[in-house]
Amino acid sequence: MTATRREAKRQRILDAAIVEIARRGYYGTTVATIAGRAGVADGTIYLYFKSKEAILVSIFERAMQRFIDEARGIVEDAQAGAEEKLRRLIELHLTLLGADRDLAVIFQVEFRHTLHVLELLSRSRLQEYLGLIASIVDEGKRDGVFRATVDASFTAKIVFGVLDEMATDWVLAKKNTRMAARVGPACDLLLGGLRRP
Amino acid sequence: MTATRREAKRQRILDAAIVEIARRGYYGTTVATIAGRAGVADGTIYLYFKSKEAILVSIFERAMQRFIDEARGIVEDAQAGAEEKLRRLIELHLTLLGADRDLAVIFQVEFRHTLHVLELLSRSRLQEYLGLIASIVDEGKRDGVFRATVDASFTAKIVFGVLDEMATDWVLAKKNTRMAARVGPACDLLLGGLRRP
Amino acid sequence: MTATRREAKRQRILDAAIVEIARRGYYGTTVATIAGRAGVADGTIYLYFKSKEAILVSIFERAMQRFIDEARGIVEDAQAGAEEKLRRLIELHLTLLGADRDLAVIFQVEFRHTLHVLELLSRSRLQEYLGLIASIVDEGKRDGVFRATVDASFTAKIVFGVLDEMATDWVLAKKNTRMAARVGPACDLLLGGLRRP
Amino acid sequence: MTATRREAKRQRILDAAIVEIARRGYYGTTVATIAGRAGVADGTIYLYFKSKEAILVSIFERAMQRFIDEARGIVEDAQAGAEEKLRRLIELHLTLLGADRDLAVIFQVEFRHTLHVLELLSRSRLQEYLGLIASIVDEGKRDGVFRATVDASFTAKIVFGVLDEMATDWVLAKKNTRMAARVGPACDLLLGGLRRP
DNA sequence: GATGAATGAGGATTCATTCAT
DNA sequence: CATGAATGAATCCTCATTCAT
Repeated sequence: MTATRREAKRQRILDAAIVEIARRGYYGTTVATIAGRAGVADGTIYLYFKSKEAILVSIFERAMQRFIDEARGIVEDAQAGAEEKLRRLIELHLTLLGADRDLAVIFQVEFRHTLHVLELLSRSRLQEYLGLIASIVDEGKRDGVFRATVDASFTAKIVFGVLDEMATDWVLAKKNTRMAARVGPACDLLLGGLRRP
Repeated sequence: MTATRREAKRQRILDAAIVEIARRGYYGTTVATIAGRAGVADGTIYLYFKSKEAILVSIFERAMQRFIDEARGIVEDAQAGAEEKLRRLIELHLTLLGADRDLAVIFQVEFRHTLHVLELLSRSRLQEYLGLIASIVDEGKRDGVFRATVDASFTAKIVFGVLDEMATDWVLAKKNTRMAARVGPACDLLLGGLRRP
Repeated sequence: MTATRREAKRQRILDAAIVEIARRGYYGTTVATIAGRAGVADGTIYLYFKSKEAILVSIFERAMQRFIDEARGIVEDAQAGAEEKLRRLIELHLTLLGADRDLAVIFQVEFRHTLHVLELLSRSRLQEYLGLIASIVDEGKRDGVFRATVDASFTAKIVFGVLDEMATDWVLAKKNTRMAARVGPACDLLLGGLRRP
Repeated sequence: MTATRREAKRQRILDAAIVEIARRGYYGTTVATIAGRAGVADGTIYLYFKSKEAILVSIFERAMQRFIDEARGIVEDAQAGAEEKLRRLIELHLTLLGADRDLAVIFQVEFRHTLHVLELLSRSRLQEYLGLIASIVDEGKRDGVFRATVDASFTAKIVFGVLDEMATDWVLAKKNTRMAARVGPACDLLLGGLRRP
């Protein structure tokens, strides 16, 4: 079996897992259910993942990689200023999550399951993401766009907190709103608090 | 058994559950463990709660009631202005959570477990809490303290999001920081975004 | 539940396990099968034994205790001489095993399963049993009944080996012979090799 | 593929199986592990053996053939007397087993696993081996070297039992003793019991 | 012949819940 | 009211075996 085909099947399992876990919760989802949706036998799952938990981790890793790659592109854009970058990052965050509700559910709900998961897995990659946000804030301070008194690292968490809550709110909302609609207000509030008076 | 004694035992079970669930997670905690810590027999739990899940709900209800009662006191204070009220509410939120780490863990981590719990239980009482925050924002708009363009309901979610993320961050931090120390920066940022220029 | 009733149920589970394991082998026997024969639910097994392996250990312990208690009675009999004691011990060994074919099967076949089991469990109690045999040989040497050149510990193993092989042979024989019939020949051979010329 | 090369691969699989099964037990050894050590694919195993159990049987057959061939050589030696032959057979038995600890472990421990294996497979070839021992005893009786009262078939089992127990004891001993050292004492005891007074 | 990916049946164990005492 | 022994459904994972390549 070629590496490509193998990878394709791995992705199929991950995709199936996202759907199932989003709908039934991590503990409510059985490995058999994931296998069923992926169209493979139960045992096959274990040829691609060490354990049920490893699937959850892989979902996180794969998605987080996408976030970080895109965010890095924004941060490193020499053309844009700090405010523009932050605005684009907010848009990125909400757009990526808004594009896949199942994935968003897992991010906003299932990854919060256990301190264990949050500490060991989420937070490591998360730090990287937060670091990228912080670097934008730092750039803004340097360029005199943002207030010099704000703490970059702390602010990054605030920004993330707002985005996170908005995403959670969207995920839990029954109404089928578009997450993108929240980009503008979110930017206004956050930039309002950061901008130099 | 008097209603008082009965209620006391109920509270003892809830207290035991908070400790256990905070430390081992909801799914990692067995009913037997809770019973053990509460000093009652396994079966006794079911004389006070319909199911294991009902315990989680009750923990939420009890704590939420305290939040709402206190928040209402702040909102209804005729003396204070909107900015002062918001500042005090932020302080309340972070102080109450910071006073009981186990409870904070459950709020920030365990309640996120399932969409089911979040939808059916958390959000109902949560709406009430968010409504109180929104009423402060409305008051601020009316009094010309806050920008007229902000949406009260949306802003309430933003405020909550920031507080929520700060609490989660505190819960997950290894360092034994005091949550109260975060009140000031949080107020600055949020009020900075709301205040009329 | 009284300690007596609890102990009775424990014994019932052990008895059921002996029958099942003797007939289907340790690995061929499921915990559910044992529970079924014992007339309890699957989960009940685990209120009495830590694991499936613990059942096997308990079977061994219970039986071995009986062997050792009886053997000790023989060894400590002040009336009998060494030859008489050895003869009685041989009879004891073959009679006890011959009385319960299922138990004999487990002793002769199932306990040999794994080095692990043999090393950790069997051999500790077994040493005690072998020690009792050796003490008879020692007594015989002291009294001038047995040859002074034999090594007591080594001889004990030889005696045990012969008894063990006879038991295995009986267990595996299709014909329904009586094990007791083998006592005489076994004694003749073993005592013949030990007796002072 | 020539018959020779095919046979060589078959032997390689058997050798790998002996090592693995001796170290991890029959049930603790997976077919994949055996294949890995033999340097073949999992599926290849099934081109050479019908099943996992068939491998165990083949190990037994191959080793037993060696025992029987050598034993036959001893029995048919016209030069030696019965006592000498028995002495040499004891030496053969202990030496062959002592030369390959892994094989010895399998013989003394793993073959005892199941009545099934013992009954259907072991005992058939074993009868042949026991028959050779018995023929030596018979010869001894005929020549007046051994007591006329001993039963040849029964005695063969006794002899085998002693050798078997010695081998098991050696296998389970932690100390790295040489099995050959046990030949002398074993002969003394067994011949002592057989010899005509 | 050889491969090794895929299969799927099977089983030990846990634990929320019940109910006889 | 309280107990805690008993229940039995539910699930993750293993691994002997097969078969398309």
